[in-house]
This record gives sequence, C-alpha cells and structure tokens, in this order.
Amino acid sequence: MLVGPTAVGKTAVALALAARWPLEVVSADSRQVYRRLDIGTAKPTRRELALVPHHGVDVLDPGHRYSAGRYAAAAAGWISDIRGRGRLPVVVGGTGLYVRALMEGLFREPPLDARSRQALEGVLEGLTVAELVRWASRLDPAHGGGGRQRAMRSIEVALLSGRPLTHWQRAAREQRHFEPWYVVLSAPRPVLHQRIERRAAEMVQRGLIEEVASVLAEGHAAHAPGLDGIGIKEAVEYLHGERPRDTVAEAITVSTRQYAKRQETWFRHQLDGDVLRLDATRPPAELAAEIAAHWSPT
RNA sequence: GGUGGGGUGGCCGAGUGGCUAAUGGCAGCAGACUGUAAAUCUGCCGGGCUUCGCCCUACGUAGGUUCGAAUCCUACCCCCACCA
Repeated sequence: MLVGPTAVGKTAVALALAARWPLEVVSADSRQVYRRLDIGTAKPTRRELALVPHHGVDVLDPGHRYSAGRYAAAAAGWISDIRGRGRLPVVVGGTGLYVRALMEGLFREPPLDARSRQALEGVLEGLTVAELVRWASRLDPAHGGGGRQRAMRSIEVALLSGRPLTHWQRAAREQRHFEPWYVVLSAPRPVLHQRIERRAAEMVQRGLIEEVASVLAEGHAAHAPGLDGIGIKEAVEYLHGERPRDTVAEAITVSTRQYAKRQETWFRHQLDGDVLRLDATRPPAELAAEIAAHWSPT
C-alpha cells in the first residue's frame, strides 16, 4: 500500500517501483473513479496508465454515487485477479476511508432499501444541522456528532435497518482481506504547498475549466456526486458566474492544501499495521530502492 | 491646493470612553473520522510564562485630556473620493 497526501508524488514512486517488479496498480482514490474528469482529479497521464496497468480509475460516470463499500469489494476483486496473473498488486491512493475499507473492512451493512433511502434523503435535506443531530442522537444515543453528513447517515441507518448505526459498527466487520504493509509518503509542508500551487496552475492551463464545462454540457447537475471534488467545484463556480476566472487556480490551491493536511492527519493516526514513512522530497527512484530494501515478501 | 471619508491583530472587517488582547470571516496549526470521505466536523489562533492564572506588547505616528482611550482633542504622515 502506497499512501500519502495529494501532489506528494505517489504516481512517480509507483512507476519507479514498476521498474523493479511486475506490478499492477489498484487506485484508492474516491475521485479518479469518475470518467472524463481527468485534469480535475489529477489522474495519471495516458502514458503512465499505459506503462503500468491501473485498476479503479474511470469506473463510473460523474452522475453516480460511489461508496467505500463498493470500492472495497471491487478492489479486493482486482487484487485477487492480479495475483492470479502472478503479478504484484500495489494499492496507491490518498483516500483514507477507502484504504481502511479495503484493508480493515467496514461493518457489515444491513440491506437498505434504495428507494426509501432516497425518499428519506429528500426529507433530511430540508432539515438544519441542529435538527439532524438532535434526531440522530435520539435514534442512536451513542451518536458521536460530526455534523450534517454523519447525522444523516446515522438517521438513515437507524430508520431503514431498525437498529442504530453504532450497533452495527460494534457488530461484525466485513472480512479483513489482507495483511497491509503501508508505505506513507509525506513531504514538509512548504514543499507540499509549492507542489500543490504549481499543480493547480497547471490544471487550469491544461483546460480544467473546459473539461468541466463539457461534462456539465452532457447534462450533469452541478451537484452531481462526481462534480463536488476540489478543482471541479471551483471550475463550476466560475462557469456559473460565481467567481472570477483568475481566482480559480488560487481557490483550488487553498482547498487542496487543506485537503492534503487532512490526509496527513489521517495517515499519521489512522493506519493500523506495519508502516514505513518516507520523505517524498527524495527522487522517486531512490524511494523505490528504499521500499525494495524493506520489502519482505510474505 | 480645498472638502469629505478612511488608516484595527498574517489578510478582510466589527467596534465611538471602562464589560477589549479587541465580535465575525479568511488563512494557518492541531485533532476526529466504519459505506457521499477531494466529504463532514471539533479545538487553538498577538507574544511569553510556573497556562483554571500572571506578565509584556498592541488599534498610522507623536503628544494631550481622563481615575481609565482603539474609542475624545491637537499636530503630523499615508490612502481613497469629489471639487479646483
């Protein structure tokens, strides 16, 4: 598992590793799953994708919602396929929850009726955060807070399954698929900030706004699940006349920095397993060599 | 040159005599995280310390009034608008 914040250089290191082993990459990225948004989600380039087989990139349309659970199931499949081919699966990504879902397993989610879920969501949308939290706490006294999204999730599960969310979480987990070995890439904040700033400017130059405009032109709503990512959001704001064009790159830089910071926090505290931490300011080939030196095939 | 408005903590911006180290917001830092996670939240945020408290430095600059001033007065500097 190769993890770390955005723009830290995970792809470059993965490619360097590919020079040493016959490997295939399993992406753990909640945004690169969406087709079309190549620039906005900073996908590996076509050339990079051609060099090493990738899984988990471009698997659905921006109008559809994905989930950590769907990801975990799919990724487990890709991994066993890769092994079946006698090759080495390397999970690369920055979405902490997806990594956890895959490596540690989520709780066994009871079946929730999709239609009533959608109907319920319609109702919940109209409520204030305070109301949602109050309701969630009543349904599930152990509800831990965390704002709108988590309160909604808690209410949905409690109502549609008949049991509070924390009950399910205490009960069985999905099967734990793997014994993870994590390589965490990180870089000093100033370096990371610089890389992020440069990448944001490049995105706009390479046609981010046009890319988003063409996706919107296909009829996707501005709030479609695939379109609320960093970079996309800002482009949509510009296209809707809510922000001057010359502030787009700067706004993307700021949100990306904040996101990268949250990722650093996650990878600093939330990983469970063997962890090798590396300074990503070093050249990818050198990092790959160091990873190789620590790698002990099981 | 004249008239009017304004100069507040990294930035924006409240605050017109004590309740003000100074409401808010942004940025930053730290943290949480079990199926929307590039999401959703929480804490800290002038400096220092023996940090439920104490000390220092702060509201353009310099003086003054007052028991007490970011808030009132005077002079000066700078910015903006309009008039010449």
